[in-house]
Amino acid sequence: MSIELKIADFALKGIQHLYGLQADPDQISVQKTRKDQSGDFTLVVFPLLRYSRRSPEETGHSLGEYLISRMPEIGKYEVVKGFLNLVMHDSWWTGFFAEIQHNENYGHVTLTSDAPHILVEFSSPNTNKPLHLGHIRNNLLGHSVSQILKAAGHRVTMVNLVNDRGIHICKSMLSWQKWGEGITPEKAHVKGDRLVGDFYVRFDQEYKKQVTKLIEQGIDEEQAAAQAPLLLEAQQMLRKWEEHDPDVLRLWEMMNEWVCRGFEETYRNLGIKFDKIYYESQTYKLGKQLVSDALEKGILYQEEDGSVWADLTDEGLDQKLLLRADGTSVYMTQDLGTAHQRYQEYSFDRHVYVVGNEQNYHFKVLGLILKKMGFPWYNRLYHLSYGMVELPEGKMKSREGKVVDADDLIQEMYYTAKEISERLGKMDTVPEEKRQVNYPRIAMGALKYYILKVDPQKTMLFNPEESIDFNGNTGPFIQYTYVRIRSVERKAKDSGIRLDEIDWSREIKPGEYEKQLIKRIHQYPGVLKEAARAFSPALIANYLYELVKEYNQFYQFETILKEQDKNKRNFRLRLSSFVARHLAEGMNLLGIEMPERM
RNA sequence: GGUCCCGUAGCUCAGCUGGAUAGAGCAGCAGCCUUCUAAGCUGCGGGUCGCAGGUUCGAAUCCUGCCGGGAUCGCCA
Repeated sequence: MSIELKIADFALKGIQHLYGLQADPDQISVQKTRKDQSGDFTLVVFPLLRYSRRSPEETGHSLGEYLISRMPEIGKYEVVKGFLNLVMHDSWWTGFFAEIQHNENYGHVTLTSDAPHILVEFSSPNTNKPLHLGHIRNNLLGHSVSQILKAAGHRVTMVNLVNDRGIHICKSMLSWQKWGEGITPEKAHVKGDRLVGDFYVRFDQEYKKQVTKLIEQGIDEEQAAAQAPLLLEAQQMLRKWEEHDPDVLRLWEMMNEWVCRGFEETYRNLGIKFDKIYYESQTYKLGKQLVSDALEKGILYQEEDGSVWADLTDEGLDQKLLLRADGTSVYMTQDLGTAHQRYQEYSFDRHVYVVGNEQNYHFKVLGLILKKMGFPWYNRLYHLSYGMVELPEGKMKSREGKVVDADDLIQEMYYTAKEISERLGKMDTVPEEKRQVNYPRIAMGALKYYILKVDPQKTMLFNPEESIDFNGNTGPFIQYTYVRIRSVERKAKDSGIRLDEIDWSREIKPGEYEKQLIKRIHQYPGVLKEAARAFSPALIANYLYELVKEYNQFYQFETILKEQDKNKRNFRLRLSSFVARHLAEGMNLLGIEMPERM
């Protein structure tokens, strides 16, 4: 039982004892004491006045006396207005630290055989253009949330659904056929996804020219857009693809291969892996059977033209198309199908979809239709809806080239990290190959932290003019703290200090900064739990930042290795080592690796 | 127009299921390296928490209505 719960429990007993009343547990609020007040935990007494029928001060004192007499952990108490501040004995804090100091994965819940199984789908790119900053946010979120869920004791399967078919890829294919002159990524020395993306852009340009021409000829805009020869050709190509035309299939396979190899490189740079990759070309027909079954049962209805619809008016929504008149499926049909398939496959307890908030409506409808179809697991689907990444001039638009390309950004971060490192010169004595390990870690640390520290739900702004910071509330700041501790550890080892020399039986009086650190660390299990519940890496990022700030103060004002009292010195060293390991584990949940020097 | 999300310092963001005098970073100014890595630390200035009501002992937080911004309501994905 956590100490907070224990205090709450005794507070309830105290009310019973003092006032003879059974208090509502919801009225008991135990929280961390504010920084500007002395104390460790605070019991808010205002809600308890209804039981005591005394003044806040009197009630606080009575409860304080009660608690201190029953809980040996508590050293003293103080009543300020309606707040009962409890101060724990120093030995309680050091005892807590002594207990956890050797935990390999402090705060992380070990996996049990009956742990809930969570499927996390993320990334899900289209194979017609390279990844951009928006995809980076998606990938980082998906990966980080998966790690957080694992740390919180869940079984996690990370899946990707690559959208490798459809009109968009046909546009790139057609464009390459017309203007590519047989170029390949190898010949062009360009990443495959970039090359295909360029042809996609080319298609759009040529298509727009045709549309403009048609409009000039007096055709109205809508018709022109629908009748431009290029579009008709692309549609023709899609039909051929669906009819398994060998030439089209060959071209399709080749270009998809280019793109996927390009993606793999980007994923590698981002440190992202999947347990399973699905391809839409293999899943796009799923769901039709579900729809026809539901139609037979009268859950869905059919229009005269043969199209099939779900009526969601009883849920306050509209009608939703599930099968076109020609019997082909739409996105929703596929998603119904894949959800069903995955449930058959995994019997997941939860299925998280990391998808932008522009698809809120889609996922709402997806759940409702599954509910309508009678699948009891419909409420196990969860749409982790994240906000868009915007540029100063607004939303990114890939067709207009107003995007921040993922590979470019990664490159740029690398050069910045390298440049700063070289300027500071602290790695001058480090061999080249080790530096080449550290630069990307710092670069990616900056980028990943920058994105993950903001609440997923919120739209975030990225200004390419102001490059991502390496100072302040940043990834490198946290890495730097880690690196400093590692350096102290090396020095300790060099001077023969052994870490097992702490005598815990002797009273260790933690200083202000040490105690603050232990208090912060004590909060971690709760932070992790909340991060897993809310699917929010930002909570982990903020926690780590607070911890690091406090560690740096400690580092600044206290000396570790030069401390004369050996017990104290070793305690500080142990605390530092623990913080370093804890930081590395915490950053790992954000997908960030630690450099050993920087 | 309907539905959903957002609005906190010049800028970028924290602020958990309501709790004490709303916090960081960046930018600006002023200090700190003969001492464990200065990518650090300390201090200063900067706020009608979009506006107005309501609930409450107590509201940035919950409710309602406005204002501003975004998303969505396609036989696109």
